[in-house]
Amino acid sequence: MADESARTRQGLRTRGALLRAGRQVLELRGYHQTRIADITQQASTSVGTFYLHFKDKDELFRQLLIDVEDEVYGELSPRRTAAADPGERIAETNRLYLQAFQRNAQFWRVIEEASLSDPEPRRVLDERLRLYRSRTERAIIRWQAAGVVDPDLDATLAAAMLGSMTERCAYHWFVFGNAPDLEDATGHLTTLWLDMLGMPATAGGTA
Amino acid sequence: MADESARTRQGLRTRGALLRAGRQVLELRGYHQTRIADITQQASTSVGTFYLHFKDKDELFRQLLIDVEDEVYGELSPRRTAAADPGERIAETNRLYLQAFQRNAQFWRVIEEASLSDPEPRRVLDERLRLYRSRTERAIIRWQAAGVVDPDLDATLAAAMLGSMTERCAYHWFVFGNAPDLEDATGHLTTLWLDMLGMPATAGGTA
Amino acid sequence: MADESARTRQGLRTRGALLRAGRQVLELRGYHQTRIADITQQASTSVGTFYLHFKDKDELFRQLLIDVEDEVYGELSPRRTAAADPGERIAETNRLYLQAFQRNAQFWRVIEEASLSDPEPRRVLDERLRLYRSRTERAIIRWQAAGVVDPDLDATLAAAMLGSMTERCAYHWFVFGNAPDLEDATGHLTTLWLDMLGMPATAGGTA
Amino acid sequence: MADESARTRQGLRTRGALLRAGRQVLELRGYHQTRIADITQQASTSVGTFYLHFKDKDELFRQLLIDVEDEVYGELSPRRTAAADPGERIAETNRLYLQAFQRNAQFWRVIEEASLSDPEPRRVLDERLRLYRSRTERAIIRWQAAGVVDPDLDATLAAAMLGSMTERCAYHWFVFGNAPDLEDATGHLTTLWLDMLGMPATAGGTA
DNA sequence: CATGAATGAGGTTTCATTCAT
DNA sequence: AATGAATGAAACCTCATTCAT
Repeated sequence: MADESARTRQGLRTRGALLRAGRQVLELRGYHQTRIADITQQASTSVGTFYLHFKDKDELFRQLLIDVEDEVYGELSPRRTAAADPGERIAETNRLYLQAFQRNAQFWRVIEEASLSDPEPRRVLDERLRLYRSRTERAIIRWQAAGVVDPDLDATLAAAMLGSMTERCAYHWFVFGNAPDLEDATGHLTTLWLDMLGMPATAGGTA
Repeated sequence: MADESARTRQGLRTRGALLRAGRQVLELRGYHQTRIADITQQASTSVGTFYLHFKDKDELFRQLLIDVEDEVYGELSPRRTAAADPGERIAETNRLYLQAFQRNAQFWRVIEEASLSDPEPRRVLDERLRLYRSRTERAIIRWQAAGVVDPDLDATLAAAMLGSMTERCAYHWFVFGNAPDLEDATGHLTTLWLDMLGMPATAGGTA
Repeated sequence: MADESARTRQGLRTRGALLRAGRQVLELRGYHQTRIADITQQASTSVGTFYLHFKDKDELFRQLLIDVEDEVYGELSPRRTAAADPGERIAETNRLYLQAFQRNAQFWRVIEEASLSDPEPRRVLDERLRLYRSRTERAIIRWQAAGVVDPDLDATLAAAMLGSMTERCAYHWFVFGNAPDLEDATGHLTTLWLDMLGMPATAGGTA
Repeated sequence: MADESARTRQGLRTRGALLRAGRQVLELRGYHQTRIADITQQASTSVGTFYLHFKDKDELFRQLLIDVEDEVYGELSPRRTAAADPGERIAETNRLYLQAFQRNAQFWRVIEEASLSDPEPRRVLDERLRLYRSRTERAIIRWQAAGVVDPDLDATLAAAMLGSMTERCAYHWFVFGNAPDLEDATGHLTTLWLDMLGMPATAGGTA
């Protein structure tokens, strides 16, 4: 079943309800602790209905994965707007990243759990990591060309390190609580970026 | 039940076999996918025997947690040997950390998984993190006093960042493969530490 | 419900499609393995439509049963045409029987299956068997009166045996494969009939 | 599971109980109508226990198949005892066959049903048929050599026909009721065999 | 202490049937 | 008439835990 079901308006609505309910319950109970019945109960449908739309829990999860992926990528991409000043650029990027992360924090947790026994979510995480790092790397190179950053710095390595740091901080802050205010968090992170890149903290760096 | 069972020689041997088997299977299949029967089969005992020694899977897991904890702390502590030169100290510390991490990498993965639904392993991870960071912090302060590191650097923040970075790199390298050679890894990390701390790379920094 | 539904042109067409699809699927998957959805999918309609025309799978099956019954009876009945020579009569009858059987072989299989849990199809099979046997019996008696067959032969018994033999051979040949050419099959069977009835094989016995 | 389970006395007893219960229930309700729970209830065990001994219904069924196979083959085989007179031999063989068939009649029914969707039981039936026929064929050839049977008779064909006939009669008599007394049945069959083989009915032919 | 058969609650999945559109 | 989404009862199967040997 579940081939490419839901051809009706009503069908799509139910499918949507299941996805939303699925995300809620998964975030609440974790991947393995979530039962199909939990999801359908949350979505106010019957168990059978679930199988009308998804082959199993995994299929629903992967759909959620795709959706979140799209959202986060979409979020980070269109940022031509930003200021010319590197410090402001960095602060802006970090703020966007932290915002997107915060919005999906509980779900990252589920992804991490699922990726321990399934290579697919792992792939999604890696993909995202790589994209983010290469973007950082290109920015560093640009700044080196512009003379704002020490040309001797290994851009690839620095990007990897900054990425790890940012990611881990976000994970600790938002997944396991103890999150500072979003602006404070952005401020901390940005300071560190600037330090590592050997840039003086400009006025715009922190909010 | 099994609180402090296994007082005979044979009893202890069986208990040990179960712990060893438990770790192997947990690393192989993950926390939730591991069945009691998997463990006893690997240990070449019967299911019933398991319950003579542990109340349930969780109790065995916590025992493993304690063992690993002890090992890692023990590993990182006795470092009176180390050289006076900060660069060498940092390189040495990173090497020890990576070694300990590498030896337990697959099990960290299990701990991460379990900590998603159980606060206990979370606590262990946090404890370890805190210890490690405070040690780093104190070292930085020492170096600032010695004039080797810029006194304006926020030692607490820097320690947190260096810790996040180190931890995340180790996680990526050793849990999900793509690990470089241990010496290379140590070299990379150390370079970054030195950069961030504003210290010139000494001869001893990289192997 | 669907007692005598489908009075419109379109309704009848759909009903026909369902019957045809039902037979195909039943022959392919067997009685118990066939789901309503299989039938409607094959008929290119929706599940709901099925219930407009039939109360359940059983009702559709019985309708098919009646149709096949009619066809087979109709086939075997109008045989006034046949030759006077008993050998030729027997060969002709066997040929017609095998033809009718072959055309419906896969469906017999379904009937056999269904009759294991439902007395109705059983009745149909028995009815048909009885008809066929009594016809054979009357023929034998006629031939005994005509002096072509040994009068000491128990006509009832012989008819039963010839019937069993013929039926079982047809079943093996056509239901489970290994079918010889229709003419060969007719030849074999006829030879045996003639042997058992103590009649010399005439020229017309086999095609 | 179910690998080669039941290593204990008790385990074997339970397994036996399940097999016996399985046969009873299968004969009563047919293959597809039988639920695992029906079997365990009849065996007075819990559902879980079933899976300790068999992977699924099919595995239990196949084991029953093997057992019945062995019994029937074993039954028909050791028949050196028999009389020299062909008529008596035939009567004796038919009696043994009918007895074995009668004892397993209800289960044949199940086999027939299962073989409609599974090639394995089909194979068993075919195997048995082939064995039985080749034995008949060899006997006919022996009798032809001894001058008791017309040498012009096609032994292979005759064996097939006699087999079909015997099998179908047994099926009708014992599976669908209407069975005559065992001795009468043997008598009928034997008469027909003797007729077909052109042998005069000896005194010992019918009881 | 060790064993492994037995248990049954708890989860998954299927599918005949209904019903609003 | 036709549609196909929704329903939930009923079957399947697993596995932590107990217990007689």
